Amino acid sequence: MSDDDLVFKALADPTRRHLLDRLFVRDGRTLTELESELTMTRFGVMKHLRVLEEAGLVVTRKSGREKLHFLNPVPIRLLHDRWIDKYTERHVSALVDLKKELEETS
Amino acid sequence: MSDDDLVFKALADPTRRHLLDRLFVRDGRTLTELESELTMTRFGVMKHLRVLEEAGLVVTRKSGREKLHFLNPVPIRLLHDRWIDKYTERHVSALVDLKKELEETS
DNA sequence: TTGACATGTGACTAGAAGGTCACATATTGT
DNA sequence: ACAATATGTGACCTTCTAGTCACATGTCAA
Repeated sequence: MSDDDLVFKALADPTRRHLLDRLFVRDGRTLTELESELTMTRFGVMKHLRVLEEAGLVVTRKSGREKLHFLNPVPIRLLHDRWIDKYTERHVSALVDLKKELEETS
Repeated sequence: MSDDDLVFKALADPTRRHLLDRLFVRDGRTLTELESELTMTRFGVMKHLRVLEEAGLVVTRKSGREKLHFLNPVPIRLLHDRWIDKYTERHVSALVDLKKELEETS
């Protein structure tokens, strides 16, 4: 399986995206901590974290019996650059920012 | 199915990403034109285009008996902003650009 | 050292997704 | 009109994936 395929497949699952959301708020979390926020069993969460790690979206560091998980934004940026060039980026990001502002004030 | 789920599911398939790549180079293509570049049958391509359209990654316009397909970068940018804030974006994009430059000169 | 804690592995099952086909509708040009 | 072209629908099968469980290894603290 190719590198980018791993990334996209990893992002395809809502549970895995939720895990990235949690790590986006604060990373360095353990499996047990991440599991406690979900209804799923520990094994399910472990499988998901493994998929994220193999995709490079999450990097880990072992600390004793714990395994700490960190978010890696690089694959996300590469994904972005695949279909949004530097020129288009200005327009799109401006448009998106405007849309967000309008939604906030409403 | 939620909006972002549709987007991520749509991006999960390599054929659909290839279709986006083709539309990134030049959009306004018809189903038949896109099919001619793939080994798959027309029905497979049609299914994929439908998934992309429902996700909002592709917008269409009918012109007589033809249906023209256009790339919409907005969902990609929203995906990006979910895990890369404005501050992190500077570091990550600089890092990615540097990496690309190094790969080009090698 | 021994019990509690944190993580890891392989097998299994139910459901989702990719791809094809027979069949159908709508539009164009001669 | 009519034949060729372009797109659309529903059923079907096969393959992939999410989730669980029994079982196992490694680490900490008293």
